[in-house]
Amino acid sequence: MYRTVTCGELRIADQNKEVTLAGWVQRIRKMGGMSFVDLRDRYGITQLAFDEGVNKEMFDIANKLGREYVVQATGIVRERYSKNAQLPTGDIEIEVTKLVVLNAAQTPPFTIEDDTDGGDDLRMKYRYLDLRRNAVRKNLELRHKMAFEVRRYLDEQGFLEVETPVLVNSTPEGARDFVVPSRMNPGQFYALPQSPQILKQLLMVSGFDRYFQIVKCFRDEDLRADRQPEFTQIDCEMSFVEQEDVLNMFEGMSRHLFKTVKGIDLPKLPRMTWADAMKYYGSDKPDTRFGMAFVELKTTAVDNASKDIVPQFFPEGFSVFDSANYIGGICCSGQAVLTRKQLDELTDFVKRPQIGAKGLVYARVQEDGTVKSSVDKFYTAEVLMGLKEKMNAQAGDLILILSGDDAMKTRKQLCELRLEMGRRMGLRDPQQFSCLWVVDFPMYEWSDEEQRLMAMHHPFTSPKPEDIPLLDTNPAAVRANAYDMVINGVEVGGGSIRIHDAQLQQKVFEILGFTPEQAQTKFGFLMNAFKYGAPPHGGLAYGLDRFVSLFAGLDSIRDCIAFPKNNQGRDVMLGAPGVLDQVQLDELQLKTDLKEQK
RNA sequence: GGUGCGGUAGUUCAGUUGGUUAGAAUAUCGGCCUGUCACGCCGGAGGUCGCGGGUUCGAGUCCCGUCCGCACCGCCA
Repeated sequence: MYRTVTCGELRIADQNKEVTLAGWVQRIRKMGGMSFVDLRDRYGITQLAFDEGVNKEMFDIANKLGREYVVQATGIVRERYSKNAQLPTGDIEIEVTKLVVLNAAQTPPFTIEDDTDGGDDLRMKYRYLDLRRNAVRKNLELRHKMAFEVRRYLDEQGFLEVETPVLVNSTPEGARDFVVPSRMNPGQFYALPQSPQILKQLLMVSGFDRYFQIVKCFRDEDLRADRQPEFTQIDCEMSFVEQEDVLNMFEGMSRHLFKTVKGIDLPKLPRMTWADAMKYYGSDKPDTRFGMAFVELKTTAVDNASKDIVPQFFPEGFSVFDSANYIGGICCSGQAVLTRKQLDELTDFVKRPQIGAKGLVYARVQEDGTVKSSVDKFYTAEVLMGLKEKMNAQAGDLILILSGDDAMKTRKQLCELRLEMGRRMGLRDPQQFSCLWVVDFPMYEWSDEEQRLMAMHHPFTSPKPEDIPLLDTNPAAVRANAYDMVINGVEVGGGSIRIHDAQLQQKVFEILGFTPEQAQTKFGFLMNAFKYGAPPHGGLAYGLDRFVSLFAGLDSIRDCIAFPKNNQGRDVMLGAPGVLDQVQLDELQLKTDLKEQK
């Protein structure tokens, strides 16, 4: 046995006990005739004390230790002469009688401390050292706790965890697949699942009326701070449920997680229609930690987000507004103090290519209640006072207005501006949580690239019963029984009630542009299954990585993943992906002559 | 595929209009120090300035190309 106690558990009550600890040398402090060694494991730090006058032999061994040496120390627990209130073990130290170096260590390339001096790149290359740091280890402990509580809750609710295969088939629609060549079937490929969607629906047909799985999913698309090519879903499906049942069940799961993991009593989740989310926040995942909802000053056309035309608030005069199809504004409380320079910065911000606004109109409500704006020369003081009223602005507030030809695009630009202002105003506190359901998503969205309708959620989503007649007349207006859970502007989960009727499913495939033959080839097994008694069913999937990173207050999901990939999809520690030996290529009958490709 | 920012000591960074021997902090090594816990003090060592080319009397600095990292757009049912 290498140890009798961990480095985090000894207290003053343990004094005079003989103990053995093992761990890594965090730091050594040499005072001359004495030395102190901080011994670290994942439970904490315990100080080892060495006194030349008490034990010269131990003292000499200790002075040769280096950072991150793995050592085993046996000794007596003593009360400290000078205590350290910062450490749980700060009242005691070990008077070491036996010290064994289990393994020496090279000096690590960065310091193993909470505030490391290592950059992201280096930390990823030496991730096994990075994971020794408290900050990263705590994220993985949090992840474990959340996954554990998910299993506890779902188990209590009668859910069965069923494993589904990872080597499956490529599916049209959705993300690009990762593929795996089949050695025994030359020229043929497996695909890794983007989600176990179809398999869990088949489990419903099989009668497993409450299924879940904490499962890796794979999408071969470009990475982001919140997107990895392999990520973990909490994948769930239920039979004999309506949307309301699913929402209640998983609102309960979220409440359970907030309570058990964060100690927070989550209030009843508000629900917002997708149309309202777009209309008031320009996003299907609004950050509702703060207000600043859009006020529409003009919409010339009806779309999925605006069912009514809003006449232009401004009189004729400013050509940019006169010709716009959409004008919308936000009111930023107390922000009239922004300088001209800061407003120019904001203008540059919205004009960045990623956002693409043409310009930014602002109006300050001054302390005397009058309005000073960048469009003063186009409008009378009365118009601007009316704007103040329309925007519900008070003295000291700043009104920001964007306009454009395309209402949806302009709303998205205004969304970016709102989030940026929220950030600057300190309204996006990672320790505050605002959680809601976004419901009534459209079934389809138009793809300019493919010149056809695409499923907004996925092709197995059922339309709202009252909108089914629209499938024939105006499919773009059909709403789906689909819903997302949004926390602090992050889509943590989403799902839908599925189609369980083969004929309706066939019709949806048709609208998506599949011929009956294509539908039969790709999804025939599903539609066949539906002929053998498919129950009404639906479910949802959470992104575990995103959920954990929200709870951890992280901007990126990478630090709650043990071994994440970088922007290029590489694991810089493993050096993956890598090239294959010719022998392997030959076995797979893959012709990949890189020289030829170049 | 695109946009922006970055790449200088083991590490994190600074480096002025292009000008002599490229600095700081930290880590590391040596010395001193018996109550430290971000110990302290003294001293030393440590640099293909990402890579290639160009402009120039002279390039870390300017230009072109390229590679790498991060953030974002496209993409992500």
